Amino acid sequence: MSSSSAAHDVSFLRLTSLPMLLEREIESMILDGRLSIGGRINENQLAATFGVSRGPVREALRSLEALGLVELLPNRGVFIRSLDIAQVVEMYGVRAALFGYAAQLLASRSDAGELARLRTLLDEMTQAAQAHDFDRYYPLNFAFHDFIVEQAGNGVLTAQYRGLVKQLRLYRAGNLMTGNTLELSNEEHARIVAAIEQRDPIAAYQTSFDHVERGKERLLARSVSLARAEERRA
Amino acid sequence: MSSSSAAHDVSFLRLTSLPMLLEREIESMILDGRLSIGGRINENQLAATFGVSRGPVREALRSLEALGLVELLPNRGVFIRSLDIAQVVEMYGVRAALFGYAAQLLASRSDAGELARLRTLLDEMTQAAQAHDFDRYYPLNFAFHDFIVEQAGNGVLTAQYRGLVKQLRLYRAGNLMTGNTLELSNEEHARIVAAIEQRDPIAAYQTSFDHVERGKERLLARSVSLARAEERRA
DNA sequence: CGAGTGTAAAGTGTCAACAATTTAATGTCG
DNA sequence: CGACATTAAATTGTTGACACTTTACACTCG
Repeated sequence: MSSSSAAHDVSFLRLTSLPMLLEREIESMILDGRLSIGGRINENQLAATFGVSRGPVREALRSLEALGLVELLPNRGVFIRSLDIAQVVEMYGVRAALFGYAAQLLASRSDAGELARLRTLLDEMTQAAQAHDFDRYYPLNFAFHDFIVEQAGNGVLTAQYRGLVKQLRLYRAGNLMTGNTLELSNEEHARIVAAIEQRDPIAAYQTSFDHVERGKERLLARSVSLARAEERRA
Repeated sequence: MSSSSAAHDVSFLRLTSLPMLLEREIESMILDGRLSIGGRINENQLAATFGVSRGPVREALRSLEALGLVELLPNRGVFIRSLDIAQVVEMYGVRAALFGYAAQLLASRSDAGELARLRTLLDEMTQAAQAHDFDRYYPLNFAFHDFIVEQAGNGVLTAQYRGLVKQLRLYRAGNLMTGNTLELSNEEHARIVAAIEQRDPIAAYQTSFDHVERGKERLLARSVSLARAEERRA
């Protein structure tokens, strides 16, 4: 035990509760697609599934509303939030600002270990990109961004960023990268890492901000072509 | 009227609910100081005050937790969140990034009317600052920042920024500006307005980011001297 | 007198029932 | 046959009661 000063450590009091548990579970049901986007949630049914009453379920849903994952319409019910492209674009903008800030912070505080880890992630992504192995690239890409945010050392920033990324998962359609997009995207990663290694906060901000903004552009382009296809079909 | 396609407009269905109402009311009780920071909220008592049962109150409190205004400890109760200086510093950092982004956006999209409004606000602040009239300066200062964020035209950004500002009100101690701080702060405002007028997004970002960061520094300095005074007294 | 133990009160957690509203279904009339 | 009113079913909104946990208090013993 870590001794004296923490005289009455009560951290093992119950740390979770039924509504918190339900919140997590319903969240993963949404993000996994077990509850379909835009669809309605039936409180009775959901409560029955978990073998609890509606009270705790309703509390969990209130939390999820504030997190931006569901929408509550009075007397109408709870709906899994669905994002239109305009909202997604706005989110990408804010995400760009937050991610840029993270890189900026990291550029002025990263130690050798963190830099090495960044390099490793980048190298692995380069390999995956050259092999056009999207399934390998995707989790590395996620880890890369999350690592930068996490190591920036600002808990509020981390929470906001992750909340935004979580909400963005409500937009199915665009998360795919096609063909040489992998390599393009990874070149941007290289520029970010270089800026952080050189301890250049301004360059780190700029390259990181631009990286997310370009992601937004790629998404938009894809969205437009999808909409065109939609029209043609009609 | 925009006619046909909006055939069954149901927007006049009930737009609010008891929990939402309670959420707003409890929120203002917190921000007004009618519920003291760090203190505990008694569900029974609160429900009795509003003449409702505990269910809706609990739902409202769940929302407020997600908004970062209260903390829920299982089996212990709900506490008005109290921020330590470290958290406030982190929040200021994120706020700087968001505000900087807002100014950056506004610099590339503002019209003549918005620029005129900014000028007006700046002039009024300058007058108030010269007169050392803090009571007049404060709301103008708030309006200035909020105007820039609002007119940036990104709803997600606006929501995030306002949420952060709301949370920062939980930190009582530092919101005061003393003496010539008013004039210093307003010179920074002038630089922001200039950058936006010149449609220079990069300068707008930089001046705005720095402005909030300087606010953070001023707050920190004040906090340190307060802590010193505290020590001396002990 | 102080530390520790046991008990009562207060408060939170959960539930099931009831009220109010919305939605779906049915039937009626032009 | 289609639009409209009416009724029934399903679903959300709210409540009061009860179970469980924590906290406060009195008591005992060293």
